[in-house]
Amino acid sequence: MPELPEMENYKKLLTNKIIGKTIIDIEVNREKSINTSSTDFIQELRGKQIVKIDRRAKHLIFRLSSGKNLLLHLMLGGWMYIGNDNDSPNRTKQVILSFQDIKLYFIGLRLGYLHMLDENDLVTKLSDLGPEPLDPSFTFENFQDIFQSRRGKLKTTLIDQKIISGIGNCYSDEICFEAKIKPTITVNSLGKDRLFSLYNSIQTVLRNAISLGGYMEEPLYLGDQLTGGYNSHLLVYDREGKECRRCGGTIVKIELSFRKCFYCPDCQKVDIGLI
DNA sequence: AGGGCAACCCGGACGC
DNA sequence: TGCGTCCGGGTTGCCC
Repeated sequence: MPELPEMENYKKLLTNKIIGKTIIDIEVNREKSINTSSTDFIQELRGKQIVKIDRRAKHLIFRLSSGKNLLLHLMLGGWMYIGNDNDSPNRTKQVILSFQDIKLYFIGLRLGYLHMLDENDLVTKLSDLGPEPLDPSFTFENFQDIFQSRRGKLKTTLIDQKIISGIGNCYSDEICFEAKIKPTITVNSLGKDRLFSLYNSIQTVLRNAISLGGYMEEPLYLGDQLTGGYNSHLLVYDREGKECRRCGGTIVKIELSFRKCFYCPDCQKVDIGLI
């Protein structure tokens, strides 16, 4: 599922493709994906330009020349494609934005959405999100303060969007592996050294994933060689029964807070942290 | 505060 | 090929 690195990748690639371009046509094939009537939605978009794309947590924000914003959350299984009707994937497209020379397709929006919001509503909508883990203002001291005041399990805490935003089921496992900490540990049992290791692992894993295009394999456009490049670099996620690339042990899958959780029992032994 | 749990949603995978 | 069934999973909100 798209998490921070995937959305950051989309932001970068889409920025190169569509910034400054005018939306000339809009197709809404699923009313539930949007927050107004199709008629209003189309009217608000037609003739407007996309002047900037921002990312906040797992959301993308398309800034429109009208001053309004399109807020995208892909949720489960949502993805995008940019191209034309000849090369686009043979899938149901919930929303299509057409520019002069290219179309942006929104695919797999089930619980995902594309909402038209003014600045106030946008700020309100995003106000409960925790800090951006890659923002320079998110220091180790911030991280330490947040985690030391918590009592939940490590993985559960990492994916809680109110605590830190942007990390989901895949990268939480990869981060725990990188830090060599078992995801089931309660966070307030982690000492300063392990918290520091965790903080660094968050940075390392997310930055690396971004630079390699994230782990979702569907290309954004014809000839896109970047998107999905991190998939082959995953060390634990979806690797149940496979060999640990660090120690040769076997990756296991457990259920943790109703979620799949993958880790290496040999590398990630710490479940009563004292260090 | 944190855990449990249900609801949301439907394309696509799978079975026959 | 075709039809029916079921699953996945981030987020929200409510309860304890």
